[in-house]
Amino acid sequence: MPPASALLDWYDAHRRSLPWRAPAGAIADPYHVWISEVMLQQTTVTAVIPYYHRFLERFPTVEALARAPLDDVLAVWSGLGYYSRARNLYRCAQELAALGRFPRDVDSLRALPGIGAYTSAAIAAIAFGAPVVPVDGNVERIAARVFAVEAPLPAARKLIAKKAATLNREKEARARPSDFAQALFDLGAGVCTPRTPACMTCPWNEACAARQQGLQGDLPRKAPKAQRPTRYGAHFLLVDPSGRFLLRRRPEEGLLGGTMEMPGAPWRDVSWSAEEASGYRPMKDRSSKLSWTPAGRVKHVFTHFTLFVDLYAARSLVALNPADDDGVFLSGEDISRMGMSSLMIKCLENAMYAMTKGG
DNA sequence: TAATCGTGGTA
DNA sequence: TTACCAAGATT
Repeated sequence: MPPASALLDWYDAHRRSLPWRAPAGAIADPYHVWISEVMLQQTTVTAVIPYYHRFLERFPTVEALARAPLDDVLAVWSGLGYYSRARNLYRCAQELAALGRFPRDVDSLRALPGIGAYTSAAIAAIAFGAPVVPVDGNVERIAARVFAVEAPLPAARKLIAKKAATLNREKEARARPSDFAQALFDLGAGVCTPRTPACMTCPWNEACAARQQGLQGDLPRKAPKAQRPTRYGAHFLLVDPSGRFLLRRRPEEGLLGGTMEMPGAPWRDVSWSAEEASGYRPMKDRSSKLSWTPAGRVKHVFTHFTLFVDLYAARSLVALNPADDDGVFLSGEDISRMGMSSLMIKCLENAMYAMTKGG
């Protein structure tokens, strides 16, 4: 078993200073821990930091978050991805506000929206000093190496988690649950890295079974991933005389849920011809005089598929009244107050550029 | 159990 | 350029 004291000594000397972390020896604010942990799900520290600052400035407390409109939350979240996190964060804020305080134990936290096995343990350990080991990707990797688990992920996940839970058996670890958890994060982020781990500077190198067997760079093993399919869409940028854009809201559930998009054709596995796509032009029976022109193609990579979007643009010389299913005309200022995905921002920018250049 | 769900950085 | 990766949750 690797010595907890060695890890904690290393942490005391090398801990990262991060916006959501309390100073050494202080207790972190559970609200700050919660927001940061949700933002950090499948997201790098570098990407999160500016979002975290803006979020805390706009929503300083649970109460402020709970009484804000959901659109405000999605607006601040725009570009961070996995938008169900923002919706669950909002739902969770309502429940917390009703409760009047933060639950302090893992099981109560685990029952809240958007808080799963990892996040409940992380909040309990970091904000409330519960003697638990939150198992994220870092801890999973560290445990797989320290105990030389050669079975591949994701099948070995439960086994690795079980072994990771034994890392804090010593009293030194259980005396400092918050520091112990964050020490594991920092070790995984800076020393026990996925590729070419820096074993020479690792406080656990002598106890590491993978290193003893020369396997440290090969663990954790991972099952091969299926290749990413390609899908195709077509979207339409319509600009009115005052420079506003026609946008509609995507369904609350599913991909990019609740964010705004340009109207268009559904995404499918074969490309849309211009003729086919024209059937999905907005304002079809409300304005026959619109002149649609091709406005480029955008490539966007999601986790589970690659998307190519054909763009078309038109500028109306007269004010238009869109039908409900066409969407609404919004100014840039309006858009900044609502959620918009990186994909749609990219599409909007490209179509605008193509239209400006073309006419 | 296996899919679904974003994005930007890096080797 | 492709492939992989990041403090996972939900269904």
